[in-house]
Amino acid sequence: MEANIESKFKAAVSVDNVVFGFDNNDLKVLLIYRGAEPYKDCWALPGDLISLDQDLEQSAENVLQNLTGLDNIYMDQIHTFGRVDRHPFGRVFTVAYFALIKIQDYMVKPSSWAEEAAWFPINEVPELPFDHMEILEYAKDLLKNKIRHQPIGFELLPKYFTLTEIQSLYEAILETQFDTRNFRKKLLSMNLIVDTGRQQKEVAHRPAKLYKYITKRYAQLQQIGFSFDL
Amino acid sequence: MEANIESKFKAAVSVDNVVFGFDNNDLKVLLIYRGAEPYKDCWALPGDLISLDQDLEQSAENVLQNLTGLDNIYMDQIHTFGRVDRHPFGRVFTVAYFALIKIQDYMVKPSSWAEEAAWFPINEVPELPFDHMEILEYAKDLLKNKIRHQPIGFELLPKYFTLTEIQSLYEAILETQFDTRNFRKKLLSMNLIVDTGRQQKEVAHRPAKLYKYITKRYAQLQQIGFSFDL
DNA sequence: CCAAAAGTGTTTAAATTACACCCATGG
DNA sequence: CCATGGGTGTAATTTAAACACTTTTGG
Repeated sequence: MEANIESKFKAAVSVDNVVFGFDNNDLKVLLIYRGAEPYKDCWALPGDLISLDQDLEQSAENVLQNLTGLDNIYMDQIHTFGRVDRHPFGRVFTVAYFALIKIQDYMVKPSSWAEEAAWFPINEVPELPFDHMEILEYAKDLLKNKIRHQPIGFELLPKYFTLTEIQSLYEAILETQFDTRNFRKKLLSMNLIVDTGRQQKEVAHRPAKLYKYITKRYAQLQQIGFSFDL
Repeated sequence: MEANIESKFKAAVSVDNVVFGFDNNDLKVLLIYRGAEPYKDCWALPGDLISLDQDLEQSAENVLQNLTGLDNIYMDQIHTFGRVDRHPFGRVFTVAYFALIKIQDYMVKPSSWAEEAAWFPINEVPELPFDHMEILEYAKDLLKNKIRHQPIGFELLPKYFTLTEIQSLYEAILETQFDTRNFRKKLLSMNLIVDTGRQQKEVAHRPAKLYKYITKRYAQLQQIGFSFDL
């Protein structure tokens, strides 16, 4: 046990990010094309070994920023994966994070050893190296659960959105259908979103009203015992 | 980045377990008295550095088994903590787990460098070293959430239990009160527990019926879309 | 017969479900 | 004027909440 404490300080830790976006009625995930070993020339989750002189949370943000240019993003720790043989270079534990972004608002720019960065529809993800597929599955499950109990869906939509958009987002993620009238009734009754008075433009049908999410409201409601549920 | 890959393989990883039990209407947590540096002679969560030749999940079980004698326990990963300065010996990431046990069924035996192991009521926990207090708070929150959405409360009760016992367990953890009739109605309507025909004995009042939890039933119900909620 | 906890049913209010038609715009 | 998606209300059912007294046992 105590005998060889040095032997225990030989692990590395990495961060792997599962970044979700929503576009054209599809849930998408951000992958990078690896330009470095191991698994050079593969699509993979944006992840990297972290340096040991900064806090874990900070590292998670840095890794993402460094590989994709994304900064100041909603991120949440998911789970830590630690199979002995998961990395060919040695013992590497990886802490997985998930992030939600408004695809339209960010230009993703690959940098460092990420040669490309691209959005893949969640059902058209190529084979992934390491245990990245397992991580992705874990993240999808978490997203499904989380989106029903916390108002995080709005992180995936543009600032102004229609009720139809948010409904199809929920339908895409949860893989179900909702009744339009009941869905709207319930969502609006929570008072988390408001009609901005704006409308869609240049659509070949009746233009939809544009709503926005009121961030502050959720915190207020939570304090009086409200719990989000869809 | 790539320059100094060796410098990244100098971290250690530990596991810290938050083991909950329920006894005498109190939620309790298992602590050990540390007989080794750092923080020798302190009460702390049962945790230890892990050796790098086994999988993470396996290590979690081993650490607990090794320090407390507990084996074959319901365990779940909670979160990974990685502040730079959280451990005086170097960069140590800790993966926290939580476990639920039937206090009555296990004799906790301190071993290895754990000099003692004892149950503390959740509101009478002494000062804890490292970031163990933060971990404990995190675990408590998770327990509160989880117990409402998954039938894990039964892990804390003896095999045969009364309806009053399970109600007070829920009340202790969630820090609320439930109406007896409504609580029973709802719980029984889920068909997850059954009357065993047995009764309490030698109590100075009307003896309560003893129920047991049907493990299989939950899996069956989940498949037809049932979701536990209390 | 007293104390202590177990056990049980009904009424009211709230939330959820099911369901079908008219509206506004661009082409 | 046609095609396309946007927008709305009501009735029926289910679920949750409120609430008080009787039963069984040991001492």
